Amino acid sequence: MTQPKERDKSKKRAVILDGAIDVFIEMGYELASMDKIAETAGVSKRTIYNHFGSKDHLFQVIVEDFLAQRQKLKTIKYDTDKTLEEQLLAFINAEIFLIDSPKRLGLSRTMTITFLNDLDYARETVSKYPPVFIMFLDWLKEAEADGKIKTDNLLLASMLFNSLIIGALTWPPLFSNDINKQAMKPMIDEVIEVFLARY
Amino acid sequence: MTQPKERDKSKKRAVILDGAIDVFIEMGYELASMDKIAETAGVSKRTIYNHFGSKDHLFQVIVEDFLAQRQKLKTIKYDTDKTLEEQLLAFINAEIFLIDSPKRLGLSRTMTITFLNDLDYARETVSKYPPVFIMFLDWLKEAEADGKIKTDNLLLASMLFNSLIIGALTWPPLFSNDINKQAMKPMIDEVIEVFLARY
DNA sequence: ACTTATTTACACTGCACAGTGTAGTTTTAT
DNA sequence: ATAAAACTACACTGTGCAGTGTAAATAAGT
Repeated sequence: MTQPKERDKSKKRAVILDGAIDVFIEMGYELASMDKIAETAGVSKRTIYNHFGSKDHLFQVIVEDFLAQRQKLKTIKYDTDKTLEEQLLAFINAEIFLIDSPKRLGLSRTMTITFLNDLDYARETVSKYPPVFIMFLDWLKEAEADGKIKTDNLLLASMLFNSLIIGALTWPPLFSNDINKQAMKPMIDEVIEVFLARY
Repeated sequence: MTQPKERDKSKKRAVILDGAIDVFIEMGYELASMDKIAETAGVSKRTIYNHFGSKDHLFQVIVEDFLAQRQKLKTIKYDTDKTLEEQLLAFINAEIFLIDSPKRLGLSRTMTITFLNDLDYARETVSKYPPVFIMFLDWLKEAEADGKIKTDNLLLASMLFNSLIIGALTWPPLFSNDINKQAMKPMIDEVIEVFLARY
């Protein structure tokens, strides 16, 4: 009557996720077959289903793990001791995290595709995390209170900064599939300068 | 021995394209079945194949028609008689054309998805049209020669303006699926102001 | 060593869909 | 009116894939 019941499944789970990520990146969600994922992960297909139930759910877990990682980076408090440039760069880096390795870049692309394919799913998923521009908005308020920045409309300024990052830094690599961080430097600096020139 | 040979197929062709566009928008490329397209267009599936050969090619035709339309709007020459604001707005409007009706917005989204799914196809297709920022670059050169604008790096400034448009104006509606042009006005003005504040 | 949770191999179901072949019907230029 | 081009209806092929059932093999906790 002894109960060894609970065993550690986390190892297999991690192996499955690793393989799945590779396949999803390489083929996209639709074309990634569960057989292919099983083969890549070196695991039987049945085991994947035992762990994750469905292809949808497997992907969902990957996406949420990914978004949660980023979330940590985005918690930046206004700091009077640091230059504005430094702090703006920190926000930029939190977004660049999404694309600064081939794996993350690929995952971002695959994720973007599924989001565009199902806007309700996208909204639902993204809504689990604070909107991108909200954390920056808080920062901006304090910077303005500190007299370092001047805006007519905080919200607009906040959205605009975020747009600059997406348009200039996040978006292009999704298409070029290239992440030469060195080459991005001038554009990063320019984004900061543009923002400070206006506000 | 008279030859009536050539008949006018353009009417059916247009009907097919109309139906196909609706279905591609509603379901996305992958989920849009040829049977569904045939039903929506009110045409037999066989006729679609007789006209377009394959689903791929049908979609390709739609995409290229769409991009060609935009191309016309983007041909803007620098004009000393017009304000900078006016002319920048013209460039912005050429991009907003892609998203300022539910149909075009939906098509832009579907197109973006297929581009992200197949980067080589994307590059090939887009390369048939002059890159977005090139036309603006020409404009910028003349504006600078005219002493109205001052940049350190023309190319960077040109890319940045384009990034602003994409990040602030084109990109968000793809996800919100909303095109309230009224609500976009403040952001449009802000984009212009930001650009002029820097350069 | 023993027990049982976990994994595997594999065959199988059911479905959706791209594309084809064909015989007959409709349309249109002359 | 007529002949051929264009179209339709429809059955059919082949394929790829999500997900399941099961019996045997493997692994881990005690």
